[in-house]
Amino acid sequence: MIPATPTEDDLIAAMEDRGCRITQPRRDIAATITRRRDAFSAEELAAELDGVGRATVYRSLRLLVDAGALCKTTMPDGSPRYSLDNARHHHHLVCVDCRRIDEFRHPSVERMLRAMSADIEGELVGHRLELYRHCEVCFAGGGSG
Amino acid sequence: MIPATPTEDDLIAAMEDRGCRITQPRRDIAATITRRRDAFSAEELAAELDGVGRATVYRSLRLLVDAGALCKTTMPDGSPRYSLDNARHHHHLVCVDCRRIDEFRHPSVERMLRAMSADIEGELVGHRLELYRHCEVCFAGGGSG
DNA sequence: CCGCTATTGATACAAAGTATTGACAAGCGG
DNA sequence: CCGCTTGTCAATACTTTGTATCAATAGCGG
Repeated sequence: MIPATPTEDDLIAAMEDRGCRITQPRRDIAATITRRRDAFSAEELAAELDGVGRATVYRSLRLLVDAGALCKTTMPDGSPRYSLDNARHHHHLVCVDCRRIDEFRHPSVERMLRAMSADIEGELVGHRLELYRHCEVCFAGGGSG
Repeated sequence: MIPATPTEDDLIAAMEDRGCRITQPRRDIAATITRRRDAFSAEELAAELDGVGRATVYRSLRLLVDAGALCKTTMPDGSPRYSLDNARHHHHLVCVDCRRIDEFRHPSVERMLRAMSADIEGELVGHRLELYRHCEVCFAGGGSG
């Protein structure tokens, strides 16, 4: 079962599964998110959704992140961006030039976490891992560096 | 050469090395940071430094982070905290209960990054890794507090 | 269709930081 | 020593990314 990029219906289903009502603003948000393929900021999304309140956009984003349908990724400067969550468990590969966000899964990451888990005191409860790169497009296109 | 916890003079030297003037506010900031042993937020520091402007605190923090004397770590909720930078290259172990921040170095992390580097397209330019845990104290104590 | 209540938009507030501005003070040239 | 230039200062306004409050509305279950 390969989890493809979520559709509008997937996002709506994710919200329904959390026991939420499916309102028009939420439909609009789901549609707008799935229509665009790249990562976006909350304010960008809010700006595209005329008639939907800022607070509603933020509330829905949190809902979708909690439901596992969206990922919230941190850029090198600390600002957040949202992107569709394709895979079960993964980390993010962020292009510092075009800001494209790709997901990746690599056994070495889980191996590393297992090794750490054995070595640290207390109990490991979570982690944050982001890799920053010049993506293949920007790198080929003359990434100055 | 084991880099011990930086002293007030180390912080001042770090700023001097960046070609900055050593002013009284900067001395105060360096002294206050080194006096406390735990991680802190910018606002906490500003509150402790009566007579030093908020903007000056933020400017100095950025200066010290850029100089490599301070680390800026992200808590699970996304809020930042600053702590003294003891080691050359390391990652952070953040207690989600008491918010203590420890540094760690583990070969499995570098190994993981090398493995990733070989497998991803483009050019890896940086990363962010934070591990969240209940530290040994909070874990033993039941986590209350 | 009705009613309960989750949800909404507006707005205020909060946290973290940046940009601007007028004042001051330190270094330099004479 | 004087005055100029420039870095730095405190204060403050603004920006970004959200959260809290609240009266009004609109989904959903019966």
